[in-house]
Amino acid sequence: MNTHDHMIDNFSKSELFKNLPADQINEIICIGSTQPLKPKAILFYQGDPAKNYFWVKQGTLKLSQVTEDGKEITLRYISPGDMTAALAIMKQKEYPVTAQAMEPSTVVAWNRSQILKIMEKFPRVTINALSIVLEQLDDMQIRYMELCTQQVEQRVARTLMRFVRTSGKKNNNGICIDIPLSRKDIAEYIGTTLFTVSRVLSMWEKKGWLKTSKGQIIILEPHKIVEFSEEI
Amino acid sequence: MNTHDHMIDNFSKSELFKNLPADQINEIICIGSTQPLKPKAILFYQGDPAKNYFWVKQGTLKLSQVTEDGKEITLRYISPGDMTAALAIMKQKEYPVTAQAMEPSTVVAWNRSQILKIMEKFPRVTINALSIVLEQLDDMQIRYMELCTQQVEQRVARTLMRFVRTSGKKNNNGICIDIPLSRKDIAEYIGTTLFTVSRVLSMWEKKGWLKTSKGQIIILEPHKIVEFSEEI
DNA sequence: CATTTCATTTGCGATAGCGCAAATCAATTT
DNA sequence: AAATTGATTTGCGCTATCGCAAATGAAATG
Repeated sequence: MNTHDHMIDNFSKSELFKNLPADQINEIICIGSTQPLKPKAILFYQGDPAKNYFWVKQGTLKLSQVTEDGKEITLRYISPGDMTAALAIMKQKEYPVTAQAMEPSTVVAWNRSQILKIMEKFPRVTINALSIVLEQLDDMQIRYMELCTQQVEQRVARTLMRFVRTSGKKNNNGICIDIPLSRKDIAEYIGTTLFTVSRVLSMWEKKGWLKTSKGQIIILEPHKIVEFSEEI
Repeated sequence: MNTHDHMIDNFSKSELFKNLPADQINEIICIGSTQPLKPKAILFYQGDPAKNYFWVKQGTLKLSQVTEDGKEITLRYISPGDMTAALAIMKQKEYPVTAQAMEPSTVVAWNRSQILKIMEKFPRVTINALSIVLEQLDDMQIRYMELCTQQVEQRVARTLMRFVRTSGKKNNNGICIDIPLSRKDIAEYIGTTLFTVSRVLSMWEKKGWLKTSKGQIIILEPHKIVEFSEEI
């Protein structure tokens, strides 16, 4: 398997390139430009003019927003196969969020005219993009609902399980969340303070439900946390 | 102008049919089926199998979600030109929300295979749908941020201004919000209780910033409320 | 290895807003 | 008009969670 095949393989797994023949995927790949990102590197800032549309090949990016009074909140973490800044296609606007790499990552970028050409030539890509954005909207709606109705402990539990789903790796002991998540990261994701998250996590650590070391969270008793997340 | 022309005219104003020639819009119209809705009528329930994709021609629909423990929260109000249940196209899933008419409304429905055919034949429609969903996502993200960082009073203020933008009608006295909104409606939209909303609104009413009568809200001092919504 | 820097923990007081109850007001029906 | 039903207001106690400070722990740097 040469590197090119590998690339196609990587792409074809993605929702964005679903139902496309390899040669077409190849053609689309060649139009864009691949870009590596070091951990903590900023791909784009909230407020920058939105020039590119991005597809995540490797790693994880954090999309966050800063309020007028400087509070930072995290909207989403995106992983391989996911995409962002789709609105760069539609309108000549500014990026509504800041995108930062959480770990070594690779993204593919297409500019507005490139992606428009792609979408006109391969309608399937547009339909797939629509599908991805709909998933993102659905996720956002669920989190909005959770934020409205649940208290912090439940939201922390749900967040852990969410990360287990997207980046959980089975370990000898339990399930390890593959992204380094600080108390602050979690707090900004669920709209609370790092102190409150710290209290909740250290309580669960004392109960032996999880373990944190080197910024990594290892879930030892997933079902206990799931139970908690479903509590009324 | 005959009724048909009128219909086309109505459609062509919508984001969904932007950049499409009249004859193509016409063709698309003829595929779908128009459906009138009385106030309070339910278009579809959360949990129903998602069969149709809807476009709002007239009126306003409320999209809401119910939690496992029975709390109702409102995700969005949609107005003419907007669409919903786009995920009915992509996946054979259930509607994630309940859609209810707030006033006499008209929607156009296409089923999965109809809309897929339309999108394949008219790629522009898919791109436009993507654009609409991206707007919805952006809106949801902003509201998520607001819910995370602002207190109830500010969120009420922002909500009023949001409705002024989408359904505000200038009046002799001030700006009238054209949708009947109860305290409960607002509370469910911003994740608080009807009591708290009542306190805030009656306070502002005492200050003369607004007036409520027959379930209608009339904003008398918009700038006062805007000021409030921007307060840090 | 000492030092700086950053993340986490923990304690404690303050408070926004919930939850419930009861009263009032408005609209609709008989 | 009287009666019913539903929406709104208002009071009051309660609590989840914030906000800050200070201590501790861990990691990075010279």
